Amino acid sequence: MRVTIADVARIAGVSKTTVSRVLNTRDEVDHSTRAHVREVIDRLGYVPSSGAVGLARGTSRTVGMLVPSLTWPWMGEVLQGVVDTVEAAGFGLLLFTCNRGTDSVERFTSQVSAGAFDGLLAVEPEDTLAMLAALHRKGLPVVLIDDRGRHPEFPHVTAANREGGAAAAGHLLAVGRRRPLVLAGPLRFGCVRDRLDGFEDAYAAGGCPLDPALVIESDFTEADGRETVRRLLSEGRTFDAVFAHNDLAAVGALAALRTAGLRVPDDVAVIGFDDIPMAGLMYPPLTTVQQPMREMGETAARMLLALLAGEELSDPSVVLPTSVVIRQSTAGV
Amino acid sequence: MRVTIADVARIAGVSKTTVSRVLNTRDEVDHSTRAHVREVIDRLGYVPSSGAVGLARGTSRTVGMLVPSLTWPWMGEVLQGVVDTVEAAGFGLLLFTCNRGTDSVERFTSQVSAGAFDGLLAVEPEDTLAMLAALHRKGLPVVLIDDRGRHPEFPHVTAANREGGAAAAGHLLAVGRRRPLVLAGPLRFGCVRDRLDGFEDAYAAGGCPLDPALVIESDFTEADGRETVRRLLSEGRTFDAVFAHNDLAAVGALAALRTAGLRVPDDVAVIGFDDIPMAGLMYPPLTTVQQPMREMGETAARMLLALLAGEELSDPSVVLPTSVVIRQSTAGV
DNA sequence: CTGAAAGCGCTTACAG
DNA sequence: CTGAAAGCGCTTACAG
Repeated sequence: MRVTIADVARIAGVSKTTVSRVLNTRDEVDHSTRAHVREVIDRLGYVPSSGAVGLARGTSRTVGMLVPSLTWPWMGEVLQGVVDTVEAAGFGLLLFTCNRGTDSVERFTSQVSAGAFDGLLAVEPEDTLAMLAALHRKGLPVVLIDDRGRHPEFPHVTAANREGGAAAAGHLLAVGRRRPLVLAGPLRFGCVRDRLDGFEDAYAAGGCPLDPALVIESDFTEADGRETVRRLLSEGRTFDAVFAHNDLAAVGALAALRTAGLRVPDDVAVIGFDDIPMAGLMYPPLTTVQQPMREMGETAARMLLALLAGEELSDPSVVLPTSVVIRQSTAGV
Repeated sequence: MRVTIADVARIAGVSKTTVSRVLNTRDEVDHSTRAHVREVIDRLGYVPSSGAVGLARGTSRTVGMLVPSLTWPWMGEVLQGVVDTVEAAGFGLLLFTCNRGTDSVERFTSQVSAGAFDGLLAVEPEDTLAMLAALHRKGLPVVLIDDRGRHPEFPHVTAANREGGAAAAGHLLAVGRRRPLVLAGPLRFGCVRDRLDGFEDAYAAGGCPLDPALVIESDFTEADGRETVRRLLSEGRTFDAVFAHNDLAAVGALAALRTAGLRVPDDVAVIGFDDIPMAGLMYPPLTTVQQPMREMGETAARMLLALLAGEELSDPSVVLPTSVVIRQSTAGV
C-alpha cells in the first residue's frame, strides 16, 4: 500500500498539517519537530501523491508540449533542451502530437480542460494556431518555439532568421559566389521570408542583386530540393551556389548536383540552414546556418516556467543568434 | 472558473453520482436522464479534472517513458510510435530522460512513488536497469523497448537481431563478398552478440568463415567507425565489405573508404543496421538492416496498455522482424 | 434507476 | 509553533 501523509503523521505523532508544513514551508515549524518528521518521512520513504497535491493546490507541476511531428531531424534536440530544463525544475513533461486531424486536436484540448498541465510549449503550431490562441485567451500560459510564423500575441523564441540569411550570403560572397540559387521554403512561413530578405539584401549590398529566376519556392523536403535542382539544370540555368532554406533540401541539392556531374564546392557551393545532426556527415560535409535548437528548447521552457511562477517576462519575444558552420560544401578542402 | 461535476449536477437537476454514471458507465441510467445530462455537459463544456479522477480512482491514465537520450537518430521514430498509440487510447505520455546521473534518477523514482503514471516504457535502460527492476518488483508495470540487453524478467520488444545479422551476411554473399569486415557494437550488448552470431553463422554456412582479425569492437559512433576503418586500411588489411552494427558507424566507414580512395560498392560494399531516416540520403545511399523502430514503439505501448487493462500478455517477449533495405552502398547503380 | 455520504490524499485558512 | 476541519473534484459502495 501507498504510504500517505496520514501514516507519517500518525507515526511521527503530529498532525497532517504539521507534516504538510515540513514538506512545503520553510518556517512555522519547530526545529526539532521538523527534524523528527523528516526522519519519519525518510524512514517510510514517503512521497506525496502528485495527484492529491495537484487537486488540493489546483496545479499540476506539469507542462505540456505539443509538436507536429517527432521525426523531424532537429526535433530531438529541441525536446532534449525542454526535458532537461523542465526536469531540473521538478516539473513533469506531458508530450502530445497533433498529426491525426481533429480527433487528436480534440483529445488534446480536453486534456487542457482536464487541467492535466499548467502551461504549454508548442512547436511550429501551423494548423493548431487558432486553437492555441483560444486556450491562451482563456488563461493557459503558452510559449511558442516557432520558426515559421510571426506570432506577436504569444511569448515565443525563434532563431535570427534574417541575420542567418544575411550571414549565408556573406559567406557565399566571401568565397566568390556571385550567382546563387535560392531553394526557399514555403513562402507563407515568416522564417522563410526573413531568411530570404536577409539573403537578398546582403547580396544586393554586395553589389550583385539576385536573379529572380533563381529564387525558387520549395517545400523543405529532400526530394523537392533534389528535383528542383535537377529541373533547373536541365533547363540550362546556371548558378555557382545554392542557398537552401533547410538542410534536407540542401542534401537534395547535393544529390542532384552530383548526378549532373557537377563538383561541390568547385562548380557549385552549397549552404543549408538548421545544422541538423547529420549535416556534418554528408558528402561533402554540409556548410549550414546553425539554429541553436537545444538552446531554443531550453529558453522556451525557462520562459514558461517563469510564467508559471507568476513572473513577468522581461522579453516575450526572444530571438537566438544563428551562426554559419563552415564545412566542405562551400569551403573545399 | 473551472466547470465542475457539481455545476453540471446542479444545472441538470440531478446528483453528482448520476453525472458520474453518465460519464463512466454504460448502464444504470435512465435513457432520458442520460440524454439530458449529456446535453448539459456539452453546453457547459465540462471536462472532468484528470487530477481529481485520478485521486478518486487511484490511477492516472498516464504512462511514463524513460529514454537515455532524445537525440539519437532513431529515437524520434520510436517516440512517434509510442505517442500515437498512447494518445489513441486516451492516455497521456510523461517523458523522462536519465542523462544527468543520480540526481535525475532520484527525481524519476520519486515521480513513480508520487503515482504520476500507471506504467512505464523504458528504452535501452543500461544504467537504470537495477532501479527499474526494483520498481517492477514493487508492482509498477514496465515494458522495455530494448535493443541492447536480454531481460527476460521484463516484458519487452526487440528486433530480430540474429536474423538481421544473418540477412546482412546473405546479402553480402549474394553480391559476391567473401571477406567482410565487421564493425561490431560494444560486445556487452546482447543485440551486438546476436547480430554477430547470425552474421558469422551465415558466412560459415556460406563456405567462408570470418577472419577473426576482421571482427572489431567499436562503439556505435560515426567517429569510431571512421577511425577504425582508417586504421585497418593503414595497417594493410584487406576486405571487400563492411558490416557495421549501426548506421552511424557505417557512415563513418563510408567516409574512411572515400578518404582512402576506395570505391563503394565496387571495391568495398557497406551495409549498416537500423535504417535511420538519413540512411537513404547518404552518398552512396546506405544499404542497411531495417529495425522497425516505430512499430517497436507502437507494440511496446500496446503491451503496456494491455497490462494496465489487467490483461495477461500472450507473449511477454516480442521480437519484430528485420529486413534488408538494399541501396547503392552494396548494389552499385 | 437515483442519491446521500464517505473517501481518495493532500493543502490551507482559521483558531488557539 | 501546532492542530481540527473544510475543501479541492471526483468515484463508489450502500441504501432505497
